[in-house]
Formats: sequence, structure tokens, C-alpha cells
Amino acid sequence: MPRPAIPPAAWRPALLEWYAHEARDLPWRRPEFSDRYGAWGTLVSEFMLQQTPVTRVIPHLEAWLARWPTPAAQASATPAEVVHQWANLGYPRRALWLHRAAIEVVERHDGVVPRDVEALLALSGIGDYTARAVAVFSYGDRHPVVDTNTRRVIARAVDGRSQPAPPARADLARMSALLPDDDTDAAAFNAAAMELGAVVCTARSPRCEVCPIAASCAWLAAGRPDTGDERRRQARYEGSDRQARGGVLRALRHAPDHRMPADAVLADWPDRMQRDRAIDSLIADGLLEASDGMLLLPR
DNA sequence: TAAGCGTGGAT
DNA sequence: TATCCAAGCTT
Repeated sequence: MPRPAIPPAAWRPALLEWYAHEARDLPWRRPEFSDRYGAWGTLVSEFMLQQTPVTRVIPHLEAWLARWPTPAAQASATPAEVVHQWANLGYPRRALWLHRAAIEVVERHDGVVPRDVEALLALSGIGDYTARAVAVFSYGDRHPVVDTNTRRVIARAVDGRSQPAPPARADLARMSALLPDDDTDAAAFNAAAMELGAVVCTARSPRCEVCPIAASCAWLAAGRPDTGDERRRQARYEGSDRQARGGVLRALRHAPDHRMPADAVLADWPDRMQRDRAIDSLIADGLLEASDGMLLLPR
């Protein structure tokens, strides 16, 4: 593996400068957002953004926070309410985990979203990315925030590879070594790396012609070679258990009172065993309840 | 550690 | 039309 020809210090200022002028105007970046919702707003937005695109999150975020503006408010909701409000954002277990995290914040932290990364990591549904995103973007602390965009930017700009390796613990240390010393600059650099990966250094059709760090990019300098792709591929969705689960939950979300006779749920699903398996697994996950031959969202 | 977990827009 | 991809987490 060749050493990077150009040290990161060369492209760090260019990236920060670009971000200062070109960053998208996203709701969670507006001052009034943090004024209103503080770290809770950041936490909710990050839960929604876990594997769901920005453009799909935006319309749901405001309604969610208007309904549950604090962890205490969230904690007093029922699982059925949060699963219904989650609507079609996907991966509905996240709604349950967010609800559980709110309860944990009330019980362990007096209703205040913690600032400490270890305390954040101990909350339901929060991993390396989300914990540091809250500590950095809401509290302004200096930590490496590494998401799929950041990994791709480092893979290309520093390593000269076309796609990043699968996520690894070492990613945190690598990003840490790139961070500016100043807390505010470090936070901006974290956000800027994500932003660059999201809008310029994209997975499929990178726009190198408008990239602010093109002059320092190892991958571009090498002529954008195809260096292979070790990323895990998603399993087929069509005909999967996931699709069945999605169908079951969609039916319950749309049903009056969020309840239906069990027999009527996905009655036309071609594979009866798969339908039953989907229902059982949803119950095991706490996303569904069975009672008297009826299925309902959990209370 | 690798697999499971939704949904819909882009290519 | 089929595949890719998205501010990941849990077990």
C-alpha cells in the first residue's frame, strides 16, 4: 500500500472552506432547531437518519418533535404511538429503540440527553456513530464522527481506493488523526467529511470536477482506478422476510385502532409460512401484539 | 462476526 | 426492469 503522497493537512482547510459556503441548509443545522429541541432534537434526527436518506427524514422530523419535544414527553408515549408515528421511515425497530432510549434518559439522566460518549453508547439503539454525532454536533465536543460518507471520503482521498473497506473500529482512530485541534473546527470537519461524501464524493457517480479537495485526492491522482469493493451486499428484498414484516406492519398502521383479525393480515401473501414467521418475529421484537385472535400495535 | 432488519428514489 | 444505495444498530 503506497503512502499518501499528500498529507491531510493539505486538504483540511479546503474542505472546511467549502463546507462553510456550500453546506446544505438542513433543519438540524439551523440555530432555531437546537434552540427549540437541544440535544434531544439531534438525537431524534440521528435515529431517523440511520439508513434512511436525508430527504425522506426531513418531513417526519418536525412532526415528531412537535409531538414529543423532550425525552420526558417521548417516554410517556406508548410503543403503538411511536411505531405509528414512525410511518414509512423503515426499520421500525428504531422507533422502539428511540422510545426506550428516552425512557433511559429520564431514568438515568434526569431527562437530559447525556453529553458523555460512554453514557450515550449505553442507551438503546445508539452505537459509535450516533453517540459521537450527539456529543459533537449538539454539545460541540471533539470526537471522530464516522459514517458511511466519511469512510468513503477517507478511502478515496487518503487511500486512493474506489470504495471503503467494511466498517471497522480502526475507522475511529483514523478520523481522529485527521481532526483539527480546535473543538469547533473539529466538529465542522466531521460534518464536512460527511457532507462531501453525501453530495460530491458519492458512492456511484462521484463529481470530482466540483470537488474542493480534488487537487489532494489520492484516488483522483491515480486516475480513479477500480480497486474493488469489499462492502457487504444487501440481501434481496423482493420475497424476503423483511418485505413480509413490512407488509404486516403497514397493514396494522393503516388499520382502524391499529388492530386487525390475525387471519386478515397479509391474507393474500403467497407464502403462508413466511407470513406467520414474519408475525412471530415482529411479536418477538415488540413491534406487534397478539390478543384474542387479533393483532395490534404494542401498548 | 456476519447476518438480519424497511422503504423508496436514482441509475 | 433490476440493482444499488442510504448520517447504523443489535444479536
